[in-house]
Amino acid sequence: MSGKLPVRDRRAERHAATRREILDAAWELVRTDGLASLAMRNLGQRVGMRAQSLYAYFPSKHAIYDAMFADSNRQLLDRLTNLPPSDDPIDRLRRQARRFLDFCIEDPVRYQLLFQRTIPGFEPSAESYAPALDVLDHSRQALRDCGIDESRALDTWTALTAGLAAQQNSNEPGGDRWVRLLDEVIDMFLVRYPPTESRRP
Amino acid sequence: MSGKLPVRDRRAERHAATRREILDAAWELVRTDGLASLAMRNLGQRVGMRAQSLYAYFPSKHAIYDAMFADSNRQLLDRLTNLPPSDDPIDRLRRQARRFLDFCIEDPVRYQLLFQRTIPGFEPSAESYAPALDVLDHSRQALRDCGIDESRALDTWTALTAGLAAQQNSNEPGGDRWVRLLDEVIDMFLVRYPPTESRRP
DNA sequence: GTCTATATTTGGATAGAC
DNA sequence: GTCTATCCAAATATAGAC
Repeated sequence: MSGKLPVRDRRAERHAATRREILDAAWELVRTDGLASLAMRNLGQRVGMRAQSLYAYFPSKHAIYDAMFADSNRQLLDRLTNLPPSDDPIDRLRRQARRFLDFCIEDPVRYQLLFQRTIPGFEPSAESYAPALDVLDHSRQALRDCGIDESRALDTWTALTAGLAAQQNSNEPGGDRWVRLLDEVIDMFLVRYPPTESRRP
Repeated sequence: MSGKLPVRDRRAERHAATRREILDAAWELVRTDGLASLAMRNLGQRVGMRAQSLYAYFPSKHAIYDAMFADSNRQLLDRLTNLPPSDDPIDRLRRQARRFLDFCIEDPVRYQLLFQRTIPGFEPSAESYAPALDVLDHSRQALRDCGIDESRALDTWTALTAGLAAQQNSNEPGGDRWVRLLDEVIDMFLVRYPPTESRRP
């Protein structure tokens, strides 16, 4: 029988910490070189290892992309979950959209990884993708809280926010020419899909 | 003095034809392998040449991307220019948007090349990019013909169409879940930016 | 867990013969 | 204009010593 006394597994902790360190370094690299240019060599160099040693932490480069994808999704979900509470569902809807948009434009590379499937062989694993569905549910719920239930409304809603993010990132990264249209666009949306009084507080 | 008699330069024609052939093959390749996976070797194979021989037609791989980029822009511009005439400017606006959207979704790889700057070292040359500005002018003019002049209106307009295209391509390529929202979205837009009677026929 | 060594593949590009 | 022959560089990944 193997002794199971130690509560903390220092070994595992160390391993996890190094994994984290590698991922952070990967983020730095892709932000300067571009998402597709991530190379094991450079990554190893950045954390003070040989490229080969990285395989003790990730079985492949795609696994690194996958972990980064999961990172991003978790961050976004956190951002949407920790909204300051508000009694006004429309206010919540607006804030949520604002947060989403800020998230999209504050790191174009992360945006590319999450929303533009552009890396040759990479597809996120089911586990890494799961939070994305929660994110969508957040929007669905926020709309529902405003009494907006149509499925067309949800699709339109995502298209509006996605469109502002896409235009901002591809035409004026770092700027706010499209971002600042958000409130106006939401007004437009709310005229077409008028909220009802069916709030649920 | 060099004789200049022959009106047609058969040599140049042949060269241009082969260039065209190479570009067509490149399109086929990227549609199956992905935009970033275009390789000179495969491309040569596809047209029955060694990779090295391609350099007689294009000075680099980026030059091929650039020509493909120019291709796409010209196609789009053609599509928008050859709209059936209509006396109703709003009708024209709608048709134009429809064409644009169809163009975006009928070939996701072309969409990626044109609108998502995603290939590591590639930036289109000024010449290849020029038609893109004409495309934007088309939208500007179509809106103006409806009496819609605000610059915010133009930015919102491009965000709406871009958003529908982005969602359609990334969430349901080949489908029409977002595309079919177009008319409704345009209605929404026209409520916020009401056309005036200042048509110019 | 990290290293050296190496396998393997791939890919862009040039030189020079024909 | 196309080929052969190469070069060079970069990249992913594995094996096995320490």
